[in-house]
Formats: sequence, structure tokens, C-alpha cells
Amino acid sequence: MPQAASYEQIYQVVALIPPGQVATYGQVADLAGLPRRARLVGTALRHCPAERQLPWHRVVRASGQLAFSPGSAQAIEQRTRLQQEGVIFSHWRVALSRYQWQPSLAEMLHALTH
DNA sequence: ACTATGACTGGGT
DNA sequence: GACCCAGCCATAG
Repeated sequence: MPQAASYEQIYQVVALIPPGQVATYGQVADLAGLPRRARLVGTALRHCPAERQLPWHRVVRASGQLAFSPGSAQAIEQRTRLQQEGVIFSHWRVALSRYQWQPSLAEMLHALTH
């Protein structure tokens, strides 16, 4: 189990992303206290245990596109899940200006105590 | 101890 | 917007 500590930080942040909103890989890394580790977020999500029920589909690239190639089974699943939460896609991309999660300091502090 | 490989990014064209 | 590309850094071999 490589870098379990970092993975745990990442999972906890991902778990906080509200339905109908998205966060970028880099954003999750920053919030997890792991700056410049966007790729690690991808690696962690790739190994994410199903039993954790993580909202992994709410993590997208900084461009608003999905990390999977358009049309792939994984991309379709991610897009479907987001669409079910009300997120609108145009050409396999979401508008970050509209859907990007912007956690408040209070929100983060509250999470820290739980 | 390398080398290769990404669910990545930001800057340049 | 698009496409490329160098930089990135933990993991896997």
C-alpha cells in the first residue's frame, strides 16, 4: 500500500466535493496539502477502493475535460454520473466557471475536526 | 539506482 | 478555442 498517508488525505478531500460540483486534480492536491502533486491525485483515484464510495467522478482536469478519452467506458460513466447530478456537458467538457467547487475556510475547518 | 509511465499543468503558438 | 511541449513527481519494473 504505497503512500497510504497521502492517499488518505486525497480521499478525504474528494469526499468533501458537493454533488453537482467538480474539483480539478491540482485543486484536490492543494487542498490535501500536496502542492504540485496533481498526478498523484490521479494515481490515488486509480487505486481508490470501491468500498469507500468516493465521488471520484467529481474530479476533472484543469481544462474542464475528463481525464479519460472521450467515448471510453470510463469517460461515459463519469459523464453520466455528473449529468445525473445536474452538471451540463458540452463537447465532453464542463464549464469550471459554473461548476467548480469553491470551499470556504469554514467548510475546511469543519472537515478537519471530523 | 535507473528508466518508463501516467485519471496532470501552465505556457507558448 | 486548438495543439504541442517541457516540467512535474510518485509509482512500477
